[in-house]
Amino acid sequence: MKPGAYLYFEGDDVEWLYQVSSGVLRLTRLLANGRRQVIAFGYPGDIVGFAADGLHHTDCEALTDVCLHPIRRSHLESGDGDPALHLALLKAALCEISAMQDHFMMLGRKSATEKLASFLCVLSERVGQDLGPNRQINLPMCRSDIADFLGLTTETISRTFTQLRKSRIIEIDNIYTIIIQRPTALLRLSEGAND
Amino acid sequence: MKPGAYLYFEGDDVEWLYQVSSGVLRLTRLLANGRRQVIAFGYPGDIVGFAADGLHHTDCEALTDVCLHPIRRSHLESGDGDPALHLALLKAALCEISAMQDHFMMLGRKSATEKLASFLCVLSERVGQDLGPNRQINLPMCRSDIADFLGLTTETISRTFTQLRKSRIIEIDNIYTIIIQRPTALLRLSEGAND
DNA sequence: CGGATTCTTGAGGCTCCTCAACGCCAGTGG
DNA sequence: CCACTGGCGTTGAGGAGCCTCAAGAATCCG
Repeated sequence: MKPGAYLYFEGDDVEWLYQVSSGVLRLTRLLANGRRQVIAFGYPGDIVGFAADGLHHTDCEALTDVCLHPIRRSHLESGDGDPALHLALLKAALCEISAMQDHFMMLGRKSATEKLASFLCVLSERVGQDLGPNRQINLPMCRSDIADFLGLTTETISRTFTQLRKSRIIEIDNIYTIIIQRPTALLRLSEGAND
Repeated sequence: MKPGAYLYFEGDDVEWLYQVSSGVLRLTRLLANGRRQVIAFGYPGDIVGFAADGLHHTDCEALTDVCLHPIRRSHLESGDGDPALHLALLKAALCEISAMQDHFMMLGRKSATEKLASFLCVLSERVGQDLGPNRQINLPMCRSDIADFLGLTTETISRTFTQLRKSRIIEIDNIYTIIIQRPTALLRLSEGAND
């Protein structure tokens, strides 16, 4: 898939699940008045397309070139064909629930700085690369995607990035490439330290 | 189970899942600095205790007298014993994911009034009772539980209840019993109408 | 009835949003 | 090659919404 291509839309029938092999997906949901929530980003290893009633409840768009491994929906619903795959899908669904519970905490009870710091910490953990003594993250999503993921505005995201940069916790190489200079400080911020 | 009793704590091993037969459970998660997020309320029919890694990630407390139907964890992980039960558990997990996605929208992108209106609409739908021309909801949880569910403070919940009462959309029979006088207005508020 | 707890209400402040202007960059066409 | 354009990111000023702190009212319970 190419950047900007949609894998499915809200309301589509679920025929397949997809495991991301490479690239990044974005799952979004829209409210009537145009407000948007980014539900999740799909990174390599993630499985997207879970739905209880046979209909997708999010839109799914590729943010980068994406390679996918399609999985027939029936493998989720019964282990007849491939018990190991069935179990793996189940585990993935349960992991999804855990991850979403973390996200609740983030959306409901964290400040803008804590949210962005948490976001960067999670990304650093999952897809960060070592860069000398520091750690580098590539952000395939734009500022408004981050904003809609964290329940903030693009302006607040931008201001918070600037603030982290000015306190020498991160460096912004270009808008899509963040270098974490003080990982411990970032982690402390994400947990609610305000100094 | 009696009100105030805990079914399990965060960090406990998952040995059983539980389907709620009657009563209401509250699932909460704590942040280091004492902030709390109510992840979900468990109403009759709901299944609680899903966890990917064999450990509970929330505390679970009874808000009322609760009757539970325990389900061995192995039934979730394999359909060997009872395929129908296995499938039902899977469906429940997928429903959980859908419900959590709705909740994201709520936490991230709705105002206090919209949050409370949405909350009341969902409860009215699920467990409301007809009362003459109106509809009545019983709230087994206290104001701070609602606040921590919606990502607000108890004061804001209280003020928003008062505001809904003054605009004759709801009536507060006692603090645990809400009568919805204008369900359509409530629904419109929950969707972002501001008049 | 007294004490504790929860809920409500008010005043003031802070965080984040809104609105607006500007800079940067890539793409386009003259 | 450069002016023009549109999209995205940044920055600033001002304001709205919700939080914090505090006190009083209602409710619960022994």
